[in-house]
Amino acid sequence: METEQEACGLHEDELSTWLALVGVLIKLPAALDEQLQRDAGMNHFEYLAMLALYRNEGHRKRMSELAVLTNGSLSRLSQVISRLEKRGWVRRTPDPTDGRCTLAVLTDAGLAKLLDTLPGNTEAIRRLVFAPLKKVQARQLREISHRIIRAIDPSIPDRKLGIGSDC
Amino acid sequence: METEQEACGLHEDELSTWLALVGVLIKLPAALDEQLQRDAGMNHFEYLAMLALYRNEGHRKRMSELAVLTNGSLSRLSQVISRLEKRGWVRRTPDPTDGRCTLAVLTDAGLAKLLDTLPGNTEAIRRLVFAPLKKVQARQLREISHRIIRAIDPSIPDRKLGIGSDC
DNA sequence: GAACTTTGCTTGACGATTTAAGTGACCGGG
DNA sequence: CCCGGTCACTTAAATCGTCAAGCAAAGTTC
Repeated sequence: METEQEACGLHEDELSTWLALVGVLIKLPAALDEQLQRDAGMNHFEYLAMLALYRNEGHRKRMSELAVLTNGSLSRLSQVISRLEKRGWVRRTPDPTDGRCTLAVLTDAGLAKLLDTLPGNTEAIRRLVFAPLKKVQARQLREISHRIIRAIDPSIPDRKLGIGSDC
Repeated sequence: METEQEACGLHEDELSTWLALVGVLIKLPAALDEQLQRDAGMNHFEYLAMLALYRNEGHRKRMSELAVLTNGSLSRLSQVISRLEKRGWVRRTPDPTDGRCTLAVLTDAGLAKLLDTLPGNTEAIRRLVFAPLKKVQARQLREISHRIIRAIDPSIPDRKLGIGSDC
């Protein structure tokens, strides 16, 4: 007999795992975006871009490098930086060493805003991800995430995952 | 001394776990959307909506219930169903038992399209999620996902996670 | 050093999503 | 009944993201 699970092409245990993961993929970004939007008037991508600038010497970074760090397209980043510029949190400046490149720089106001926003976001991450997990589960989650990311993009070495890579 | 990690407000091991998870949250939906867009000309939300219809008796479901199953807003679903209607894969019909409600129904063409699309999507999920994980890691992932989802929305009982709940 | 290619970024048109307002259908008390 | 309130859904406007040109600086070839 064909079970419901087979109707999806996944076995029973795979299916329930997959549905749970889909829930996380949809709800966790939404929850974090909502927290940032409510408390700081920015979305998660804008926050990640500012955080990545903050974590670089001179609080600046080339657009193209910043796009990689934030997992976004260059065109998306360009428009986001324009938005952040309008709010006075970031400014653009030409790269003195290569006229083609543009550097995004965190302003003083942007730094203040980021430092103001950080604790709330950190608290949300702790509350939604780490608090409900046992220590060992957090370690398992890291290993699992690494494996999935490598399956999606085998070219990424372990150490080059995200904003932390430059630190 | 203040480490880079503390600058983010997360401890070193939390930070690397978080960055890896962010990578999955961004890249996995993008990879699945890309596969569905390329092979079937639809996005993941449209696919989930059709799959949820398929997995119900009569291949039909009220809009509001379908919205919950697909983790989406009612307005989003309404527009997605309109798109699917234009392609002839779904049709709307009034609920005979309550004039306020609308039932979305999978058409024969929609059923055929879904059955045509299923194997490719299943293969992608297997390749990107289950193949790189050991069996025990897949079980860990399910438990971890459940815990995170409950932290986000404590009102959801374990058995009510996603499309599978009705089967 | 002129012509071509490549690189880095920006822009505009388009599609998708959210938000808020609007439209009927039901429901419950007078 | 019928009138306010709620419910299910739709629609319009604004926002956000992607894709495809476009442009200017840097590099490459002859």
